[in-house]
Amino acid sequence: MSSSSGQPQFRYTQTPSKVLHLRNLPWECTEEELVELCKPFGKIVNTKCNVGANRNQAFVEYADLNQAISMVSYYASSSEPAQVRGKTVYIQYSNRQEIVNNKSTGDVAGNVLLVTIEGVEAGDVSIDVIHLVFSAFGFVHKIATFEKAAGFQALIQFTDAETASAARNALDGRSIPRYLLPEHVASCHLRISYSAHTDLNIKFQSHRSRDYTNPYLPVNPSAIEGTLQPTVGADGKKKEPESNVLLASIENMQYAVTVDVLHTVFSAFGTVQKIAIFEKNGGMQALIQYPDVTTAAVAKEALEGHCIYDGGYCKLHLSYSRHTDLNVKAHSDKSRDYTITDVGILSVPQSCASGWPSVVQPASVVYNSRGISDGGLSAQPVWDANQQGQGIRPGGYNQPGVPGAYSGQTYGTSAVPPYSLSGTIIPSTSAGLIQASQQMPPPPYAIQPGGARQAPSAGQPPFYF
DNA sequence: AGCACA
Repeated sequence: MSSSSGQPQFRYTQTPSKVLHLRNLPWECTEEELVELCKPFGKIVNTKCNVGANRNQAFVEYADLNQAISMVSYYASSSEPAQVRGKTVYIQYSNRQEIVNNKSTGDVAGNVLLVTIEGVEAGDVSIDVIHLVFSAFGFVHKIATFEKAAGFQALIQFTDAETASAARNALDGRSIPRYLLPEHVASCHLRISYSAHTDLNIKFQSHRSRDYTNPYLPVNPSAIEGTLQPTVGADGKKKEPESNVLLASIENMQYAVTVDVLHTVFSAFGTVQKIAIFEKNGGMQALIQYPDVTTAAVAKEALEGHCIYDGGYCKLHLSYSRHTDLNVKAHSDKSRDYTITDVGILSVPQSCASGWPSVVQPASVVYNSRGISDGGLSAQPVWDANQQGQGIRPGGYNQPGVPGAYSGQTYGTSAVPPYSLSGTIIPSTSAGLIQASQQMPPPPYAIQPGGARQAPSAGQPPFYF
């Protein structure tokens, strides 16, 4: 096989290329020096330096062919040769049209991970779920998601390479827990490599990208809606934007629906953080807050139209609230804040309780101890708090972590397995969610008509109880 | 001083 596949290289007949080949460089030449030399002629999109046995060659790729031509032309007629550290550098077009560097992506540990989520479409995995999963290893600064030929991908920026590699080592090849995903997703493996990026440039908070370090970053108004649901339903009716907080209206309320009852019902799908009950238009409504949109979406889907009690009593109608963080009394007959009564729930969402590889168990979990609202596992976007003028409540479940407070903690001791009640959720409006065997017999209706308390309407923050 | 190697 000695057929000459490569054309002979004639000095003056090389075809131009965006890629330039530089030789006679000092062996210790850095990429910075290379860029310094070449950037006056155009935008450099890639480099490869210290090439060859003597490490004295390099490649530079311009964004545009004309930029490469201008550099070659310039030095072809210049009286001063191109130099690096006093050495003359010889420049010519490369015989390749682009630089392919396999080393800088995937192998070199950086603080930004490139995550390919296999087997899903972009709408299947929300950015909140990604944030939740990767926050287990440290503060996630930024996330950018996009779709490429490889599939749905995300860039996830950590503080440093150590944190990033901990996440990579733990999660590469693993799957996102099923209960964090829509039902139709069969499997969802993560393929993780290092990105060459060190700092992502996030322009907007949106369903595709987040900057958790900058609560004042503008929200892209056309892109804040969740990705799990279309914004227009099958009937052409507009759907409200998704939220981690559900608004429940309770119809045919023959029996009292207490905070405890709601907690029992809604905990089947994930950690319930807060509940508030109020009257509206003579009926009863409740707000149920989950840590993330996905959990709320799952609960909404599963519970909509079902009855808490057999016989068609206390039928639930669910929609998304515009609230993202309820401001409720920790313990009253109309509200409950479960995040401050149980530190375990506060720091470790139940959504990590099962179905998750043991490598993500708390021994490897390092929470940052900074007082930033989303330093923990909160899927609460900071920008929501900002937008609603609610400020970040230091006493809430976003309470800054006490160093070491989480170590040795075990996941899920109080966790209800996801979908554990699903057996009782039968697609029939007469099937009650709470069975007699659960020792919660229907108590008599006990809500005083025309509630004494004036409750703000569900869409209007702030919301105090 | 003359083209990268998975």
